[in-house]
Amino acid sequence: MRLFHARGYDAVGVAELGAALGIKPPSLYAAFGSKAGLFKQALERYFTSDANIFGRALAEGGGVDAVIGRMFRLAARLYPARDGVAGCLVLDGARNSADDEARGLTAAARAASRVAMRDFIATEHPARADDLVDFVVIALGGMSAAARDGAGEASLAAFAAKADRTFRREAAEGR
Amino acid sequence: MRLFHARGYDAVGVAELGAALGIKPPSLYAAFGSKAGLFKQALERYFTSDANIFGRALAEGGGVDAVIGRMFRLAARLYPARDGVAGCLVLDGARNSADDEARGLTAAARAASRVAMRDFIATEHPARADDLVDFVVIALGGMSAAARDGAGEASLAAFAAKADRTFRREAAEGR
DNA sequence: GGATTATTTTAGTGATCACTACAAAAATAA
DNA sequence: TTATTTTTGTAGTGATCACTAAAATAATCC
Repeated sequence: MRLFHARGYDAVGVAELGAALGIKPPSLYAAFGSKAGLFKQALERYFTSDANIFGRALAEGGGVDAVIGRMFRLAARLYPARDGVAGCLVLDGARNSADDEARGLTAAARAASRVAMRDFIATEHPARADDLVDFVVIALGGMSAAARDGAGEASLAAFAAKADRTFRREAAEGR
Repeated sequence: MRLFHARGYDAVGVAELGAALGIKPPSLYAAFGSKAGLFKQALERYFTSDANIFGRALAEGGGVDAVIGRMFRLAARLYPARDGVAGCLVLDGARNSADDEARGLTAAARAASRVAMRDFIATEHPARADDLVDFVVIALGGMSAAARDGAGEASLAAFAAKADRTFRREAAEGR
């Protein structure tokens, strides 16, 4: 999972993935069916891990403003490079991949995340949920990309604070 | 150039690039030296084209607020997918590439753009130029990524408007 | 027009890609 | 303990990758 996250789907070959798991290609195929199957499992593990910032922010409770703000702060803390891994696997793991299946898997994961966030925002802002979730999704995408380009926690935290303020203002205007 | 932009550096091979230019590989190598050399030229042409949103926004004059706002609006208009091409070549063209040289070329282009924007912002906000340009860069990164994921002009324009408002507020606070 | 130079193409190169047939090893059942 | 099933590894497969040596073609010079 870390290899896919660090370098993207296409840049990591099956031989290297097998070596990281301590198995040879046939065993990898026996276990996962294909490279994309392994990627799918990596995405599922990512979703259930501490990297799921929306899930974590939601678990601590609070209103929409609190949860979204917490999520931005979590992104600022978790996205900067650590051991060569930066950003978000779902948002950028299959960026520019030549493999339709891999791109489809991340597209589906992104769509599911967007729906979950939109539905949560709609609990307080039904009329503006689409507009607000778009803002959140695009802002997080920018943070993931920036982290992968080398941005540090300080600059991501400054952006998160601005995004948080903006979200609160935009949400309050729809009341 | 459009192939690199549409699919990313690694997803387009030399044979396909040659076919698009109407030449065979040796001629391509004679002309550009390497695949990365061709990519370098594509980046240079992109920079001098209408896709240079900072250059275009700057050419119309005005203060920092006006230029940055105009740039966000240009991004919202130019980034959505058209003929399979979306987002920004400099920001996302070599994302996840296994080729160090290609990634280095886009990193250098991004750094140069950032410096240019920072210096421009510093003409009115010297104390906050770094903070403000970080916001701009991350926001544009999010817009490019969103466009490549299929976002349309309406949602990018809505984000651009919010980013514009945010930039103006944050800039005004540092006065 | 012939000789020379420049450009382009044909036909590859060695490496890597995702994946697999078959053999070997390990685990399980009788 | 032997037979059967499952798991893993060896040794590939055909395709694609970026790139190139040598041949062919086109352009230029005298």
